[in-house]
Amino acid sequence: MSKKNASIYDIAKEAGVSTATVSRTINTPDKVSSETRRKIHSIMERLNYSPNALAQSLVSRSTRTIGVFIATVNNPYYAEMVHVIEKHAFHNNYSILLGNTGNWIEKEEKYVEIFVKKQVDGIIFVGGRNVTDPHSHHIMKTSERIPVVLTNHALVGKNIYCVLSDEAEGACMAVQHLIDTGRDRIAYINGFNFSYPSVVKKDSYIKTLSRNQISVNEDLIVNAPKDNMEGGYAACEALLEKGSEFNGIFVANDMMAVGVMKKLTEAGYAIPGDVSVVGYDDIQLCHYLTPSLSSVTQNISKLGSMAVQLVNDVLEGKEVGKITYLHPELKIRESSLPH
Amino acid sequence: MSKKNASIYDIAKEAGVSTATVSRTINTPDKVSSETRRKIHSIMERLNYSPNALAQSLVSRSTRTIGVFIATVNNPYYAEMVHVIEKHAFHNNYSILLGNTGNWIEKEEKYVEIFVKKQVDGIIFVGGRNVTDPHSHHIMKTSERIPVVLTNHALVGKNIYCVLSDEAEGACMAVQHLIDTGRDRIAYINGFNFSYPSVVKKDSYIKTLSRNQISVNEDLIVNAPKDNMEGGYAACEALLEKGSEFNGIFVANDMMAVGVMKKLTEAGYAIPGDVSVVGYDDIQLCHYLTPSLSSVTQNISKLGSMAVQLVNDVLEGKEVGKITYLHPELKIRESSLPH
DNA sequence: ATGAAAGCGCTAACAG
DNA sequence: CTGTTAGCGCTTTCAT
Repeated sequence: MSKKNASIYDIAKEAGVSTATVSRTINTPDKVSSETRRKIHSIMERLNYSPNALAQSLVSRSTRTIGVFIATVNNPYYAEMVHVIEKHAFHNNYSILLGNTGNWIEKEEKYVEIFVKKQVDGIIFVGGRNVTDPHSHHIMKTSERIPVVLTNHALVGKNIYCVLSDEAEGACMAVQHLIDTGRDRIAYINGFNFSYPSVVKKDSYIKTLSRNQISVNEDLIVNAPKDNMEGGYAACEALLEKGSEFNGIFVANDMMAVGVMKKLTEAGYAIPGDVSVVGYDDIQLCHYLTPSLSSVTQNISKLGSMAVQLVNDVLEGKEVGKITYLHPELKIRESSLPH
Repeated sequence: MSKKNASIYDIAKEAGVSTATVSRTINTPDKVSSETRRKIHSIMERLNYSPNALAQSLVSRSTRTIGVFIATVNNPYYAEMVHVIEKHAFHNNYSILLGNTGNWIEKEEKYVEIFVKKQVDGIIFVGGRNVTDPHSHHIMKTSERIPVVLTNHALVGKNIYCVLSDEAEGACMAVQHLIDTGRDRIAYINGFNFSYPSVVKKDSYIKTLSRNQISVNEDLIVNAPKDNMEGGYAACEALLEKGSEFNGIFVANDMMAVGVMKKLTEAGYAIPGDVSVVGYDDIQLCHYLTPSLSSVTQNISKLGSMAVQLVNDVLEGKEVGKITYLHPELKIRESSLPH
């Protein structure tokens, strides 16, 4: 469009030195006499010089950028993850290429290919994945080239690292809490039926009921059509239609829980008077809802920082654990107060 | 770490052709005999070849990546913008480098520099900016090299393009609606005092009151300390402490409105019985709150797609308008029903 | 249809 | 401290 940007060559010519010297004043300033250094700097300034990272990366074999994939930024939980990851990435001098997959595997595959072509130094997949696609071929293939980190999903592979919140433990805490506060007919509203965290939570929900000698009623388990407020609303509607009595609900994530509470309120149920509700993720909103929503928190901050740290450490050749579990915590609020 | 990735040179050697031919089968397949093409393809497959986009970009002078800056992904409004932008970018074969600035100008400046070094094809700044920094030196400087698009902020410059929702109109609609439904003491909870959208809304709020012969009470205008739920809560608290009576509140964004409603509820006010509330942005959550929150919607989808379209069009040399205004719309829900 | 060679912007031996 | 040179992986004339 306009005139070409100044290159290292232009600077060199203008300064009457070689390109090597210019390169040195950028990368190893002390190997250049302060005089020429000053001169070169002033010329750079004047020519509005900016090093071309493409060329640098081409030789250094490192782009200092990490590819990050999430299902959808619209979910505050994911948004917070992106936020934390971005923060730590920046702090460690990485940029992030963001890919929103919408849980659409074909898009993800294409995206991974693009990011690999663009030579990202590593890739982070945020959030649980579909368990029916256990081998995730494109992930395995990618991990042959660069480190891959998964968040809240367990996958084993040569260059694959996982950091996850123990959702079995979290679900157990939630359900046990409902039981301990006098609820004996507890429904479970599941997220996407085949996602790893959903499977784990459902399993834990069932086990916890059993451990407390409460029989599992299949009518009280419903899969939400979508992983958001709308889905929670619809799921709760379905639950009500089935007609089985319940006095507690454990919801696989907070956004769905918002929909659930909306539906319950519309249907005339008092929370927690008639039914007690516990969500999952502990997004900020929980605190501001009326009634405020009890939830299980996953230490997103740690999760995100570890994810970045992992790719960084691997790139630096450090030894790191393949899989790390973090302990969740239950936050009790108004929605699950004993009646 | 592991063995070097296959390059075009390896493929060429293996196939007994020149690198030029390999390059051609990638970019202009029809200029290569179908026989060699097939052979080369199979070798690529076998060697798990992936073109190095750095090298490609170095010669093509285009990276097909756009830098996107936002204040914080945590705000659902911004998250949705990112979502839309990402979607359109992907569709147009761009990737996005995401920078979360937290309204921290020094970070933004550093980030812009990094993205420019990384040769992004264009930059999109999402959301209103600080009006006290009117010339935004780094933006002007950047726009000398690549197209810059601003969303919800007006800035004039050679290679700068803006697309914004008419927030003056939106604020006017909100306030007029409150007046029309019988509210005559209307408070305004402002966002960050110096951000462009806040200034515009406040101005419009005042004008609309005047136009309706309602005097402006400075006690009813409060600047939130933060641009989120917490800030809205605190602002509402401050408002109540001032002691001036009010029966309607216009809040500069929905997240703050959530905090406002929480505080009002805690303080024993009925919504909309005692006080009517209208927010701004129309995030999805509005519908699911109890009571549901009236809000002004900005057609985020259009805003985001236009932003991407603008950088794309400019890069392709098309003529585009420097500034485009979109009309907002008022969504009336329970929180502002007439009493 | 294919190859040779120059060049994109920068770095890194090696030599002085 | 500085210059020369080769090379990172790919594209693109210009020949053939």
